[in-house]
Amino acid sequence: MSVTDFLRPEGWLGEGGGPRYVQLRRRLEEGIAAGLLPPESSLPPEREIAEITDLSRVTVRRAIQELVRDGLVEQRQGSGSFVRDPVTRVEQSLSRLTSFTEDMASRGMETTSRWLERGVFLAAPEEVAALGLADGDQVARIHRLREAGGRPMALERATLPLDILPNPIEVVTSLYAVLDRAGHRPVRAIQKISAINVAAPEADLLGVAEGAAGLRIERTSFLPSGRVAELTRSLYRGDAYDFVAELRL
Amino acid sequence: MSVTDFLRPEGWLGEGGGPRYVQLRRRLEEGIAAGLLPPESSLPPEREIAEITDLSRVTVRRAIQELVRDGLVEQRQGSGSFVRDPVTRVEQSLSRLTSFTEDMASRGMETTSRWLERGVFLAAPEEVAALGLADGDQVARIHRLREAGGRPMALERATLPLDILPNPIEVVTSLYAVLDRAGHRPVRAIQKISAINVAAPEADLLGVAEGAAGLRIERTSFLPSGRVAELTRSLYRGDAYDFVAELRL
DNA sequence: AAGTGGTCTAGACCACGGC
DNA sequence: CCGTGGTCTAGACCACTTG
Repeated sequence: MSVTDFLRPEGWLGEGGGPRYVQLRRRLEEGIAAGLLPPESSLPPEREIAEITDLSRVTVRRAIQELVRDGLVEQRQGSGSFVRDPVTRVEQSLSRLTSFTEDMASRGMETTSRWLERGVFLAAPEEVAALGLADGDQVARIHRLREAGGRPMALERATLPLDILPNPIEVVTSLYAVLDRAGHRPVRAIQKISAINVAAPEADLLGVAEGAAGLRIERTSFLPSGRVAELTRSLYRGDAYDFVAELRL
Repeated sequence: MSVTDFLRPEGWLGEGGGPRYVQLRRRLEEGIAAGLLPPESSLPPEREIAEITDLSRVTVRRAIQELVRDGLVEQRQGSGSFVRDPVTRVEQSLSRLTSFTEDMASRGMETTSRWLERGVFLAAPEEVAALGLADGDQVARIHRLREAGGRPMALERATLPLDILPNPIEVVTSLYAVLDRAGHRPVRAIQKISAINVAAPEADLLGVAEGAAGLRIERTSFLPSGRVAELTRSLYRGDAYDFVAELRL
């Protein structure tokens, strides 16, 4: 059955099913789930869906928007709307302090970084407090988009005292590897995890829709001496990550 | 300055600032942040905002929708749009296995449950596998909306083998208290945490907008013997929860 | 140049809440 | 009853991608 036939309104678009944009979204979801619209395939143009279903384009757009927000469909201006290949989810431990690079390597995935900021900066007040510095101190800051297997996975922004990471440019892939070599590898960390809707600029970098769910993680890590070594704020793609924790009484 | 004056387009609505719905959203956010639109106060009606700003109502709605999705504004049909009181966030440990009820009690918050399902049911295939049961076995199932301080916080759906919780109706507040009395309190659990956009029916129960970010948690907990005691799937409000984990090398 | 998604408008009617 | 948000339409123009 062709996609066009599948979308003809007879049989599924009616009174009882709630708003029409919800019914259309459901119909499209069914088509994707059934394999009629396989990954990478394109949806009919919005105007064409509107004509087939006898809905207005605004209503069609609203239905598709929800699919985009939920990560099932990707829209490219000037090009079309496409069914997304479902991302293979990655699990990350919340009990063991691991490095992103090493973690991915153990899964056989290559990691790359797209640098957004890497250098020495004046510490922000928040950083002064968290790292136990003095006002006016400088810090090393590393801000990057982390990719694994060619896919953007997370935004990461780490700040460290300058004596722990004197030369941030040295960090090419693994921050923890550099710290290790300098004898400054953290041994303990506290992480705070929350869920947020990803804002436009971050969504762009991560390759997800604005408003998609993401995991915001704030990590403070410590040296054996108890001193704070690192303050990192990350934003992980919600569709790509599961965090796993082990709890005890 | 009145809200009406604040929204007059002169001075903030222009060419360079991107789409107009983005500019309007920004303007409204500023008004909320500045205290001009305090919590609980109502926004002007959509039609009025449209008139003041000289935008169409569709554009105004789009701007407000984004505020709703991000939890800053709440809309009540027939009534109006209101600035939300920011929720005080609650932190929950990811290292210690605690009970929701006891956890909240230690913060001085009363908890209540709205029951969605509580009784004995035929185990679903997924439950059979996770709990180590046989096909056709029955399970105790507890599905509820958990509230703390009068606010909905999380949806929780727990499944247990019948010999561990023979009489689910006994559970009035704390499941773990009941298990404790029966000598079946779990001592260890594995949790998988992910971020999702909350779908319509769940959003309704949790009092958040459809598409708002939520934390989905799947917990499998174990008795001292190593046997699986409980399989729980929860959905926490992203705007109300921070999970805190401690990591070690 | 043609086709696609992105933004925007003016106007209509419905559903719900409160007076 | 009236005012509110919720849904929907037909049509326009812009921005971008692709052949």
